[in-house]
Amino acid sequence: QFISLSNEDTIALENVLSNKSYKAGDKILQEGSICNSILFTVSGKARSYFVNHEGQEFTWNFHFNDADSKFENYFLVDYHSFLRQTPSHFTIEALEDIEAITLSYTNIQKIVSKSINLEKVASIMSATAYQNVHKRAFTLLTSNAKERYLQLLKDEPYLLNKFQHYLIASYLGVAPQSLSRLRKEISKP
Amino acid sequence: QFISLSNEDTIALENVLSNKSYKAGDKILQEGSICNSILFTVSGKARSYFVNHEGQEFTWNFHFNDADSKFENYFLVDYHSFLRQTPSHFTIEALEDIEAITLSYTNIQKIVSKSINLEKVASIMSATAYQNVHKRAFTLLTSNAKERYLQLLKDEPYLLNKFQHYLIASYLGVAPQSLSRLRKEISKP
DNA sequence: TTCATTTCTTCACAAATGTGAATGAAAGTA
DNA sequence: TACTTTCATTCACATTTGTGAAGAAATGAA
Repeated sequence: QFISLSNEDTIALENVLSNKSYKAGDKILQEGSICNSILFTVSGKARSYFVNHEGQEFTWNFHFNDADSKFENYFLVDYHSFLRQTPSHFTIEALEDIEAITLSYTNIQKIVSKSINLEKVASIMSATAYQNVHKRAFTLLTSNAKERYLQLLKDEPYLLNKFQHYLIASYLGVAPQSLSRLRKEISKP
Repeated sequence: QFISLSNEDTIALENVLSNKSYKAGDKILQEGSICNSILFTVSGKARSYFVNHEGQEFTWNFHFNDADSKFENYFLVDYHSFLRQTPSHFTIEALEDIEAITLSYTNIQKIVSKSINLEKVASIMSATAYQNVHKRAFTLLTSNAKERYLQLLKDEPYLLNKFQHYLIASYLGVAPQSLSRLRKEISKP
């Protein structure tokens, strides 16, 4: 989608893709372990999250594949962990049964060595990862709960219909009750 | 410091370094413009910040070079903007007169093409940038103002002596009065 | 369907944080 | 030095957000 591949590249790529499925509740990636494949979601929903020292969970992102979803959200991967083969910063958990297409690190390495084109993918992944995390930090630093909720309402309102609100709350960094209050306040102005 | 260079590399590197100085108040990098050099701070203090839609400034990081400073803080650069030659996400401003050593993007390109070793630098820079921004997002999402202040007190307490408190406050994402209150509360338990 | 469980909302109250004003300290300038 | 400006602190009060409990609504299981 981002780059154009030669026929040769396309064939090389197709040869190393495979299918993988997960049951609801499965951990697709564990915080602290190395992310050794990129998974492209075909169906089902997932979320990534991390845990603070008190054991509280904070949703980092949502992952699914449908008409609403942004392209980035198709992927089940910690780009940073994948690209550098370092321990992951978050856990990815299946919220429903999931069908996905997988591309392993070792296989992508093989392809990249044969075809310079695919290196662009790594570059794009790295930039995407950075931009996501930067946007998150910027938003959290510069705006309060109501502003963050309004931004979500503007940028990705469909999340509210697809994911449980206590997960959305932990994504926004507020208590579920606070999200409820904000929703009430904003629906009746 | 991170990587070992051959003699040849070292010479190549030295040939493209030059000195640059700034006056207090100078903008070293402007948000929206492309960061085309890495500056290594020799003396003086600076801060990077961004501005929200209301014109409020938020300190992203502090930059200086002394016994306290972390290695990362020596550099005056938006790694992401530099590496990808894309518009910068923040502004860097000299808080004092600054002496720095500069390495331009074009020059680093020339060196890299001759010596594969230097590519590691880019990789390390990219990882550093990601980790910084990730840590920032994590902290902002998972902890409140007091916890963030305590963490600063633990990780980089020297900042409080070196930089004005209203800048520290904007770094922590709180009002200056709130920082004052936290300091009072925590100094007398 | 009915029952049990989970999630969402609401409320009252507590705690945290923001805000504007006032004061004094510190730093800069003439 | 004296004067001006900027900054840090404090206070009172407003606003925002968190918390625990309760009930309503939704979901899942039998």
